[in-house]
Amino acid sequence: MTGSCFVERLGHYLRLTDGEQSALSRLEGQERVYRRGTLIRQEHERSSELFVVHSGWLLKFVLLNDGTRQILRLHLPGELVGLSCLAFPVAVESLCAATDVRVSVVDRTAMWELFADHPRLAVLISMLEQVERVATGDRLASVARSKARARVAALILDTICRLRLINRDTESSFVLPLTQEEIGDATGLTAVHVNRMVRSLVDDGLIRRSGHHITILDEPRLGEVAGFVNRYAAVDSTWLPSLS
Amino acid sequence: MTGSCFVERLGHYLRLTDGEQSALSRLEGQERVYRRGTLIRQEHERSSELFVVHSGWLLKFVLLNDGTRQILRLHLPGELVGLSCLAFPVAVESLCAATDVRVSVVDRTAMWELFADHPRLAVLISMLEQVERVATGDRLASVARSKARARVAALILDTICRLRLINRDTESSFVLPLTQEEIGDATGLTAVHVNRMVRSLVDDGLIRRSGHHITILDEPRLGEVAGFVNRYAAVDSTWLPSLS
DNA sequence: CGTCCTCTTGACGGCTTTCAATAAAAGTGG
DNA sequence: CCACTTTTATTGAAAGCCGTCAAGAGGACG
Repeated sequence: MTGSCFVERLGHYLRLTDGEQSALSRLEGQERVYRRGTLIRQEHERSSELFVVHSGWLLKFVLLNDGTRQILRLHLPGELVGLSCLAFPVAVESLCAATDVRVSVVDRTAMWELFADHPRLAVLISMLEQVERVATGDRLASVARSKARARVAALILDTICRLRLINRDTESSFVLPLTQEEIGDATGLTAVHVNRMVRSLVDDGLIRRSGHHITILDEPRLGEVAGFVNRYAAVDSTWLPSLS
Repeated sequence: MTGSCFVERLGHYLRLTDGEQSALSRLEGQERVYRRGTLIRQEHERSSELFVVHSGWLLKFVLLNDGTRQILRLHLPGELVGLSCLAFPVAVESLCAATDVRVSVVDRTAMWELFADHPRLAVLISMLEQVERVATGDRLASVARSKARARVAALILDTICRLRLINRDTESSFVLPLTQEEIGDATGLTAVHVNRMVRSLVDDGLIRRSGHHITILDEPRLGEVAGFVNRYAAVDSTWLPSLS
């Protein structure tokens, strides 16, 4: 047991050697705890820190010049957040705690050393960044080209598919700890319209909801409504050379 | 002179050693030429190929279940396209030639060897992928949260800023070889509405246009309209260790 | 010279936002 | 544990932005 859900997550994709495991465990530094709503990092702030999410959810977002917020990504436990600091000395995205969270801090130079010493991990981390990039592209397509109802449905499906990667016994029920305004900021809608679309999904028997607890009643039909494709299931790391 | 604009581009960020230069030159395989409009790679196709763009522009896109197309990214000369094949055995994005193009093919396993032998290049390539990911996030924010006029303005500014990275003497005039339908597919608009928005930008004296030739007349104001931030100017690679 | 693609413009309709008001829930301090 | 405040959820009505439909003009290409 390493105790880090990041190492555990990488282990899903690759059988890690002892050297790789210990390098990963040295990667994570100081642990921090934030309460729901805390702004962890602000755009334009000088920073070369990455975070590993241990528990809780993070929101990654940008603010537009008219003051509106665009949530770019929900980050769940086990994820590495903030690789953009490889390219930018100044934060290009803000981070805030969607729930109470525990994270640990990773320094940029530690990432560099990991890349230098463990190329398999470098490729694996790059792979997972690609998955995130592709998912962001899917969200772009969803926001740009589909209707409000479909976007909300897509967010729900994307989220549950990712939760299933973490917790294999997630069925079709989960807690979405976002306010309707946050769902709107993620999908490019107003809170008011999110409310109407959720109601519409409930009325059509696609989902059930009580508070923030959501149950998917008809996943195939919801997927059809959303135009959703589960990219996460298609990831393949078996081509990487085995070292064990 | 290496002859590859990809190597040249990396050289802007890092003083490459001889070993790195020769590894990069071995990376690029067979060269191919495509005519404007050619579908180079289709989503769902089995593929483990990457491309380096030598001349011309590529369009990366996905098709939605209602048949509409979302253009995710324009790829300009010097760019490495298709790193998603690290994570996915099957193409997750389609590629097509926006103009006549020359590309060379890079195999996935060659990328693996590059990562294994040259960690600085691994980090540098990861950096540039981060820049693309951040730019896609900006486009998501633009499409989700700003009006049609602002989205078109943002596309124009993003494009010219990237052209300036390639060609330092680009002033405020360039050729945008996209049809209005393609601009619409990139910004989440219909061709009809793109036409109206371009006219509006012209009428307001922000740009001039004749055919596909665009001149920016008032860049600060256009940036204000678009809510545009030039991420490309903020990239910093000086923290990477020097080897030369 | 004809065909096809792209550009252009107008009118109409629908989806989403905005504005407003109330109810419900959650957080705070006594 | 309760009173109070703040945040979040909910619903209705009106306005606005953009899509859809339609028709014609201009250009590229065979």
